[in-house]
Amino acid sequence: MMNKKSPIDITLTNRDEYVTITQWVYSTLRQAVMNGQILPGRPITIREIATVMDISPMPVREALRQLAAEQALEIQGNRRVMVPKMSAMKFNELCEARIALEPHAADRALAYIDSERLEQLRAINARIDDAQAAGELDKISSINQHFHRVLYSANPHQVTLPLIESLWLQLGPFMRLATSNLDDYYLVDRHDEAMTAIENKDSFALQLAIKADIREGIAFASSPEALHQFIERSNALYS
Amino acid sequence: MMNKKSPIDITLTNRDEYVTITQWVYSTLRQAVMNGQILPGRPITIREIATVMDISPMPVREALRQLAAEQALEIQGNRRVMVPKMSAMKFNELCEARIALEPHAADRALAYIDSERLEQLRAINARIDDAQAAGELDKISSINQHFHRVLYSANPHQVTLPLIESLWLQLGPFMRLATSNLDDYYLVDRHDEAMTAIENKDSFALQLAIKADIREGIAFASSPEALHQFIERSNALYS
DNA sequence: TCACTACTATTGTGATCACAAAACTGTGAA
DNA sequence: TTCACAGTTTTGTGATCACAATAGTAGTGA
Repeated sequence: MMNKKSPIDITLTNRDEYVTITQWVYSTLRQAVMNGQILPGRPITIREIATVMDISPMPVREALRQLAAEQALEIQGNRRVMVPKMSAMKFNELCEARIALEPHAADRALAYIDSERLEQLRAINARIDDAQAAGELDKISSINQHFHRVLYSANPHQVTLPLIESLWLQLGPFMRLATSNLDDYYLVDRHDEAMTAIENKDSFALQLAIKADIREGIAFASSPEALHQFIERSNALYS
Repeated sequence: MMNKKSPIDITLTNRDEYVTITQWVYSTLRQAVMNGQILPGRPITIREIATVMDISPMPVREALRQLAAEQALEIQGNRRVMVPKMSAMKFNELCEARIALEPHAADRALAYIDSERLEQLRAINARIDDAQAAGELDKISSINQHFHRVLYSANPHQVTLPLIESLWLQLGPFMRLATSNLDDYYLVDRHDEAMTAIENKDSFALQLAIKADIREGIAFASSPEALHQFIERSNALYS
């Protein structure tokens, strides 16, 4: 368990040329949040990020504000920024929102899926099977997420994907922390069902598959007791 | 019709004490976007806003980035910021997303509605009737929006409201521009049905009422030809 | 008239500085 | 130990400046 003085631990990637520093900070922090590298409740200061990344505070300010607008970070009354803590009810709301939005997004994307994207989805599906065979639990969820993203983004008139990404950003850190030391956790793969539904252009079956995939992905927190235990553990990491 | 040189026309409200300038800029610009005061396609420059509001460019930068993160503004490759233009397909996607999300939000809020909030909703409902009787078309939609907001925000564990607000921000400017010179446009009031559904704690009836309210609120664009005409008119305002 | 090219002005990005508010630290008293 | 309080440090906010990239403009050629 980390205490209050442990320095921030974000993986610094090389900044691509022709990418503004603000965008670089944004993607770096976003990834750190999704991976649960920044513990919920830990204060995130502008100057600390700026020092770690060896830049001026300016781009950090803009990146933090953008992440806060996407609900990935929370600005408190103190004007302190942190990863929001999870509660049982909020977790429930987030999951139900996913179930309300994602089947709809899949439905709206279905008509736009061409053979090329179908092939892309098949490849991602294969990578999930590989990761599952190799037991790389941490990779599965990110590839799984990629599958959903590629599916929804088939629709060129995107309005739902940003909303869904916001939900992922709020669920991601908790899921990562909750399942980090969970040995027997593995994702039941509903993507084969989704693939056949896509091939048959069967909207109803696709929505069912997506819904099942979401529900089973959060099955580790199926009982209220288990959920509370995970939340306790997650929130106790930073105290 | 305004041309490219017409100055920006945003209503400046007095800044409340204990509110940061950034927040002031944010709410001012947000309101200007919702009211259609900033035409889609018109470039919004940081320095222009800063000059108009008599502040430094710094708070403007942060407010613009926040609004862009909420899809209210669009940052192009040129790094130019503008209100995004509407297309027929995008309008369709936005409406369908509303229909997917808002009944769900109403459902999740229903259990939390106490007598106090019920009274509050009744009062808002009465104001809508008043505005309709007085023929104040522009006020109706904003009060209508307030009705929905108060309803959904009964749920204390909010995750859907920010998403819905984002959809409103994208639809708002177009709706305002499209219906601005539309005499025979008036909102069919489905709020009485919603109120009785709430009183009876009838989730299904409430969701139906919300869905009907949304669909009828966009009925002015029911036919593809009418929708195209409104889009043409809206996008032609700034050329 | 039209296309291409310098030249100028404007704009976004990022760094640095100033300042007030908040958080932190250590000391002293109950 | 626990609480309160003054002094110090840290932090967010906002302004100003520097610079490269973009947009806009006038000029030159066909």
